[in-house]
Amino acid sequence: MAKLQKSIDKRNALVKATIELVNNNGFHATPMSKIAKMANVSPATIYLYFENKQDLVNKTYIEVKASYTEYAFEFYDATQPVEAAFEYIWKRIADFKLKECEKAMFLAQCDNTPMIDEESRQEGIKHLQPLLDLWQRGKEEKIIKPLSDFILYAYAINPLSFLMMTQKRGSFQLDETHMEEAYQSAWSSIKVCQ
Amino acid sequence: MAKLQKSIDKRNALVKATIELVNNNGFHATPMSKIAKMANVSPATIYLYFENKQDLVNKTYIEVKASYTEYAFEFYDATQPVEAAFEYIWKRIADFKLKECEKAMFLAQCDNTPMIDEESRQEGIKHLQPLLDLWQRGKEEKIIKPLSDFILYAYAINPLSFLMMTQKRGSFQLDETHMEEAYQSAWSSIKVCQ
DNA sequence: TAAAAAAGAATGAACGTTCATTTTTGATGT
DNA sequence: ACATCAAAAATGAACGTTCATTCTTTTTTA
Repeated sequence: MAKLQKSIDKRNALVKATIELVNNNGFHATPMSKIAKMANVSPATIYLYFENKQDLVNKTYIEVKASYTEYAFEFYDATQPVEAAFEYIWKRIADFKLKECEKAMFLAQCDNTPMIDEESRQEGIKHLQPLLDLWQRGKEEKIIKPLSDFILYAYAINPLSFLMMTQKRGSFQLDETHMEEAYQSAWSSIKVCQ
Repeated sequence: MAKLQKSIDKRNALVKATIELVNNNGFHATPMSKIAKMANVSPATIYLYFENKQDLVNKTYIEVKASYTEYAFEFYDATQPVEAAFEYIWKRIADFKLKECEKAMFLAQCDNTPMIDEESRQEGIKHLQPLLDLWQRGKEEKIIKPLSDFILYAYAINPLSFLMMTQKRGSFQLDETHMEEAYQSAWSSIKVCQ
């Protein structure tokens, strides 16, 4: 038990260090030796937990993506009316991007970079289904525009990544007011205009 | 004259090779030797045109960003009504992202990565002023929501980057119909609802 | 006490950059 | 028109470093 516990801690420390270092320096400028140092581990130890550097970053990506969608859909009630359900998910995602800024930044970098293997990328997309189901229902009820899921995602969700990035760069503060404005813009862009 | 011409050609070839290789492999996995090979040049020659690898990628970023905004505002008539003016700029940007896909992908990667020096990043933002002016006018005329420029950009422009990325990954085709739908979503998200 | 986990040092390859040399260029004099 | 030549441009090989990964030894575990 003690053994297993210790192992999980080390693994987590490695994943955490990877996120932080890749965020600050990019994949190309984070040597395994630095990841090891930040996780208080010998470089050789990394290879007890991961096959190689690519495997480490792939697995980190998948785990972070999973924690993102888990957070988004925790306590989600799919029986609510469409608008309320969308607002709930949207605000959970926004919350995640604010509170787990490191993780969100890491995902943004992975999603705009050839850093991650295509297979791991596919793996990461899987867990978004509840949102797609909601959109489907919204379209059937003529509440949401009959658009491709990609377009809906591009306008309703993805702008949050840009805003988070901008905030991280310091030129912009994503406070409560801005958050509500952003939500209204998101909803405006996908709802059927009455 | 012939000398200068030749030099510009080589420089352009280097920039082009950088864009293509960084798009496909990322900054970390594109050695100078490969850039040289693709540009039909010796590795040492790169250092006649650029200080080092970082300088090469910084300058490439600035040039590509400039060509992006030049394209966006070419033939732009700032005296048009707000909605028409916005539609013009939006469609020029969309056009650029489709026709100059390589350049647009390169920008997306740079903008979500610590690949580029902060100074060069700042340099790249400068040329967006006509769009910000238009938004200012739109707000004064109560046609555009009174939101921060960052939020307006996040909803009106940035989704195009996501859609282009998605298209590049092959899961989605950004054709004429989708383009018009995307434009309507963009405009919906920032216009004042009547 | 034997097996698993971890460590630090070693290895070999790859890379950014520089160096010494060659090639090209274009102005000059004939 | 052409030959000359110094400066500029370009090159391939070499250098020194860094890095991912492995090897051997030590420590921990149960």
